[in-house]
Amino acid sequence: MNIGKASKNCGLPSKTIRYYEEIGLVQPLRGANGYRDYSETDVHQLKFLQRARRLGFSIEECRDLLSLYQDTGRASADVKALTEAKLSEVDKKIAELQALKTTLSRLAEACQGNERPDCPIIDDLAGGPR
Amino acid sequence: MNIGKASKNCGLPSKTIRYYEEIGLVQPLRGANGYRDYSETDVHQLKFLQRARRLGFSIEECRDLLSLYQDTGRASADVKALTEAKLSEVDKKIAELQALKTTLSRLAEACQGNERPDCPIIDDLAGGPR
DNA sequence: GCTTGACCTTCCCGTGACTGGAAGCTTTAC
DNA sequence: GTAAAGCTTCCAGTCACGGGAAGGTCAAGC
Repeated sequence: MNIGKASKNCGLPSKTIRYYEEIGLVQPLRGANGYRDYSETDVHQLKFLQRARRLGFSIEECRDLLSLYQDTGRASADVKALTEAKLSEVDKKIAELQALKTTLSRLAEACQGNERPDCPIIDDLAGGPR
Repeated sequence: MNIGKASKNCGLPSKTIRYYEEIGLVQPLRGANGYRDYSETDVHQLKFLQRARRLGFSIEECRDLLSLYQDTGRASADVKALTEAKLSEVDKKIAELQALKTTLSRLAEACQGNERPDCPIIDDLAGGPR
């Protein structure tokens, strides 16, 4: 099938699919007219990539997952390890954002938000008293 | 003072300081030898930028904050609005990451992590039964 | 005066993961 | 027959810098 149909079937924009081919993730056959010709297997792999990316795996991690996916003899431990590493990254990011949220909330609460120029947020940014 | 000293004083790498000049954030004078010459005011503004960036404000938001900082007649409400917008962005990102965490945890728990090839994580990515 | 090394300058390329757009094919629909 | 849709490649841009090359400047030591 052409790239347009493949795009509809896997949920990725054509541009992204071409990009994935360029970096060697999913390489379709070509028709006599030079058009890309995607098999069902190709589309499965594109769907796979779409889900993995949505779960926050990087392209390089996706490449690993895809080769594990294709390797029917893989150990499930390998996949689990990748997932758990990603999980701890997510935890770390959440913690950072929570800290950021605390700081911003404190600043916003301290600020009157009126027409006057006094602003604890600006003062804090300027390095004023904590 | 030269860029190296300014860098030490504000906590930003020289590369970043040059970049901020390039995009019109903080533009120092130049000495006869062509070296950048940072005033105390410049360094204050660089420090301000460093803190705001650390709090997750984008460069364009920093530009706004900086002009509010420089405008001693600003209304604190303007600053508060910017902060609260950023706060709700942070909230949204946290919620997304929490959802992601739930999915990843569920997958990791379902996976035995042994030498056998059965892997619910791969199955899920491949579009298997939910 | 000379050398050494630290510091400064500009310029260009690379990052990650695409996205937009231009110029030019092919195919499809009416 | 023609117009529109869809496909191709290629180039440039995104964001916020970082790395590194090639070359100018400055301060210290001999």
